[in-house]
Amino acid sequence: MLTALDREFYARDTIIVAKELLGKLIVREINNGLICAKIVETEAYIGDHDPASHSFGRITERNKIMYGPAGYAYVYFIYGNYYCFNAVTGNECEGNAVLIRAAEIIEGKELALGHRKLTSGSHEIANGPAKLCIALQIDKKFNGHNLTNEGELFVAAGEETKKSDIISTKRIGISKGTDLPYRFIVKGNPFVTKHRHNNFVSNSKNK
DNA sequence: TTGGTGATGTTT
DNA sequence: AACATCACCAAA
Repeated sequence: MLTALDREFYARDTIIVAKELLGKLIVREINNGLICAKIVETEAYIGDHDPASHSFGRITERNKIMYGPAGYAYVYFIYGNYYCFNAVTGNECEGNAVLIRAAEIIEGKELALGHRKLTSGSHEIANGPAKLCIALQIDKKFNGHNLTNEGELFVAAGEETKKSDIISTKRIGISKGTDLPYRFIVKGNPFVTKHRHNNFVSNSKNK
């Protein structure tokens, strides 16, 4: 039985949490089925001074979850069609979160393929934040969901990702805050979002 | 294999 | 009016 990560894991520096989420397992229980996915790509959104963050500016109906305690899901609707899944991190009232951008399906691949309306494939099931939400059936009903209980949706420890295997790049799909290297991927992993930034390799100089 | 574009509706 | 995206199609 998999155990959910506790709130202390999330209630730390957002950059550290974003890196350490690589390799962790998203566990999604749907009726009788189970999907388990290894996180391979994340992005950090840092409080109300990060111009790309939804928490930039003041507290609104949409972003208020980000200002709550760490360890809860922040799920938002985007581009009229899609959802994106974040974990709230850091200290309460700061407005930090980590966007989960891509994952490798470890278990329940057939189920995930069905959700994505695909008949085959593996790399492209969840190599993007909205694709991941479709594959795992995460929608706005999970906004504010507690990720530290073993329920329908939680995150559990997986394999450790070696610090030397973590690469940081610029974030994708935003027009502000593009200079910040707050996107983290597992080096050489084929399940990450297809993007030119994958080539601008810079080591993330971990302590 | 790459790049450009339209669909879609919530939020500000 | 902008938007933390994706699927599709055309060109090469």
